[in-house]
Amino acid sequence: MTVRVRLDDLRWRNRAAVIAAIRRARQPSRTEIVSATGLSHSTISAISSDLLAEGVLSEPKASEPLALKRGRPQVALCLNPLAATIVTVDLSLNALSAAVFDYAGGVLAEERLRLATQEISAQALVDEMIAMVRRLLGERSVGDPQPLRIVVAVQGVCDAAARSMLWSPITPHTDIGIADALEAALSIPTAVENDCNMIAYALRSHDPESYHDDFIAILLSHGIGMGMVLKGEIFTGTHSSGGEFGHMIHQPRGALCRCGRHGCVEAYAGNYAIWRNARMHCDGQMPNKEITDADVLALATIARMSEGPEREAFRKAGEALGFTLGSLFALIDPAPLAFVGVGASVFDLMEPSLRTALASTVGGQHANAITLTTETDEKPLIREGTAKRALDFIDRNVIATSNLAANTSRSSTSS
Amino acid sequence: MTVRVRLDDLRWRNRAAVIAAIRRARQPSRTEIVSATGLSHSTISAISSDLLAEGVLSEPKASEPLALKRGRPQVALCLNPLAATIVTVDLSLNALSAAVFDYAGGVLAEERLRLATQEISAQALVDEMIAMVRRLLGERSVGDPQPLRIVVAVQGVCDAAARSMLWSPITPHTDIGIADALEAALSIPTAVENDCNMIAYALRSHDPESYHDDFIAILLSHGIGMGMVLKGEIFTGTHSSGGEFGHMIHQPRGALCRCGRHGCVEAYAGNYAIWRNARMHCDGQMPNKEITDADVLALATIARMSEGPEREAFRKAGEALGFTLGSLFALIDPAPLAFVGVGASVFDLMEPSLRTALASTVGGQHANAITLTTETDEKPLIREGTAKRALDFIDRNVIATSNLAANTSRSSTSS
DNA sequence: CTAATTATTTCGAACCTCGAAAAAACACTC
DNA sequence: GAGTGTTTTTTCGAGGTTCGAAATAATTAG
Repeated sequence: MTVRVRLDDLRWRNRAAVIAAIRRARQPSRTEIVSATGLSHSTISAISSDLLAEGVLSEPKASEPLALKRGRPQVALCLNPLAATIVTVDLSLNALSAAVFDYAGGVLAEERLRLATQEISAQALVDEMIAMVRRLLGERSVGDPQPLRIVVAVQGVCDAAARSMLWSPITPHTDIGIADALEAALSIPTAVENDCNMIAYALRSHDPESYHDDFIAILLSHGIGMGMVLKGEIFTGTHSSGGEFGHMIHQPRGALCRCGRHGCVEAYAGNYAIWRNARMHCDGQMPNKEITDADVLALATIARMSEGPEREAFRKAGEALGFTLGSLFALIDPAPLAFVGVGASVFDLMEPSLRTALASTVGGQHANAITLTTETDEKPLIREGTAKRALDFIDRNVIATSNLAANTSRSSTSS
Repeated sequence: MTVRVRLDDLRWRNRAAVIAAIRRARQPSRTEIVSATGLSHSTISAISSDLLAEGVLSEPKASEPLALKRGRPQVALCLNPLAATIVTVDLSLNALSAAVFDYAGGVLAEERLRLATQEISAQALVDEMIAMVRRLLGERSVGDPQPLRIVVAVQGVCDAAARSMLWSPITPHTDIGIADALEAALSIPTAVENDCNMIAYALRSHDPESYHDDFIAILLSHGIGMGMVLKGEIFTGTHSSGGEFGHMIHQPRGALCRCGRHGCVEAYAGNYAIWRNARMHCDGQMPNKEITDADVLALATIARMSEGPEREAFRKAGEALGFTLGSLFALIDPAPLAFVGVGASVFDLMEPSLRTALASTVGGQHANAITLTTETDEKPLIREGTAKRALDFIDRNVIATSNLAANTSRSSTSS
């Protein structure tokens, strides 16, 4: 339904548009903002002087490699790093990390920790996060701006409201109310997001040329995750963070998956599945040891040398991915793909069978035209995407909406 | 990106909100519109008096079964049927129909025709549509309002811009520029849409209780189509009308599909696939006769009587649907389902295996909670959904935006 | 030093929505 | 039947927003 618009909404939307334009262009002049937003000079002038007065923007002093043109030089604006801070947390299998970012997106502090996520209680998991954030914030000096938001990226499924981790392979516990716990302990608004969605977020701001309105990031690791951007928006399910590509069915009643069900793609293309196909004789049970990235790389080395069960295992993984991508593309049409994680570094072994399988589906009928890139290290992407997510949120919901009443009054003495 | 808002946008958005509220509530008073839209009394008063003056709205005369309350009685507003007309066209296998609707959604004229869509040329197909619309419009008297839009619902895949039918099982020809052809011949803005998306549109306006923001309509007929509403919006692909559920892969390298590929759901659950499984011994080739709805109903009668290949064929169809829905739900989370078409009348034969298969997937883990309804006749749904689509479009893009300058000027003599 | 050029701000006009108050249209009561 | 109470709808002025045009500011070119 078309939704009504109040006069107040108008200003904050345009403030948000200005902030978004500056965040994208980094150091635009007012004139550049005019053409980026489509607003008039007068409006940009009014809004930017408001934002400067509020301390949201600042004028970078140095840097004048501007082309020496005639006329009044453009004066650049930038986000004031001191306007706010945000905190990112990344929770994955046996690893916890967190970082503090300033408003301009610079890293102020960070910490990493190994953690036996499989063994400890849900409470301990949450406590570790809280403690890490406390340590990071404690380091900072007193005058520093208060963090306006925490975003926790987790390897798992979250609810649609971004408050709980509903299910994750990294812990036996379910429905952990991470956001509530962190908010209670730290008094900072918190959201919980799926890590692959954050990867997609990062890819877009990293490389807007390749990844704009429609693309897919697939994390090939122990399990298989997906972050998808459709029509410019992160795709989420109706009740959860959604996009559980790894548990689409490749083969009905097929191989045993980590989730306890049968035939999921992950049961063919996850780390453990590749190892299982290369080393075990049946795919009806799980390997009795944890398969690491190193194990997969070792298999890949062997597979690259000669034909054998290792090469066949990667071939099967590629095939499973190809058929399942075919199903996905039947729904959403083909889109650029980025493969991220350890699977990206062994992607050469999977690509031929993936492309063959994909090309045999309706969804893959233009498979050759699909851009396909790889990115081996997911951690920095998750961190950057999470920070971008938090910053975009406060841009819209905190910064753009605050101080709306603090405008300069004009005296109109009409004759 | 946050998009800028001009002052002009504000008015037309609120006009659109008012029109949408009236279209939903049918005969609301101004006060009811106030609470439906959240706008103030003053604004509703201003907008509705504009719309009345423009002839978009009118006051229904009769009907005063209003509860006799104290106070000034509410005066109802309604859409003026004479404000505009729209045309719907429905193109499906061997059948073409069209109808003219008034602005309030009433049917003014309609026509149906049997047509050998498989045999005739693309040009002939388009010409038949144009001729039918011409006949329908010719019948109407001279003073009647000019049609503002044609929406063509086709059984096939369209491009994202809703101008061409890219591919369809009803004709061997591809990429037929239906919208361009109709616009050239009739001078009426035209859009081409997938028929299942129109079914979804109709379900929502028919039964908003069951179908609101997230639901799926699946057409079980010769082929299998899907219309999906996610977060209140019809879901479309990135380049096409998308949602080709029927060509998701159920079984890699499986049964031959009408599309020439192997293992699509449709190759297990389409009319021809059910017949093939019941009557032929291999699923690697197509039946050499056209399988009609009547054939399927006949098979169902046999299947209901005793165990045998017929019952097994329906069981297989249900299973294919169940596993594939599991994959779909892994992506988008479970949502209410409506099965439409002939398959809905034989759904009892598929439901048990469908539910079993679905329950064995991650996506179907809450399968029992899923609402599941059937609707045997798709034709009226397509027609109504198409009309609603056309009306919603002109509400927003024609009616709400026109006459924005024609406001009453107020004289302000400030002392 | 002046003119040309480009960027930014200022100012008034035109609109839009809102809240409060007024006007309108009815039912109820005496 | 007139007055009163109640609810709906319109009117009116205030406040806020964007826009275009004009004014102002800050440079380079000559």
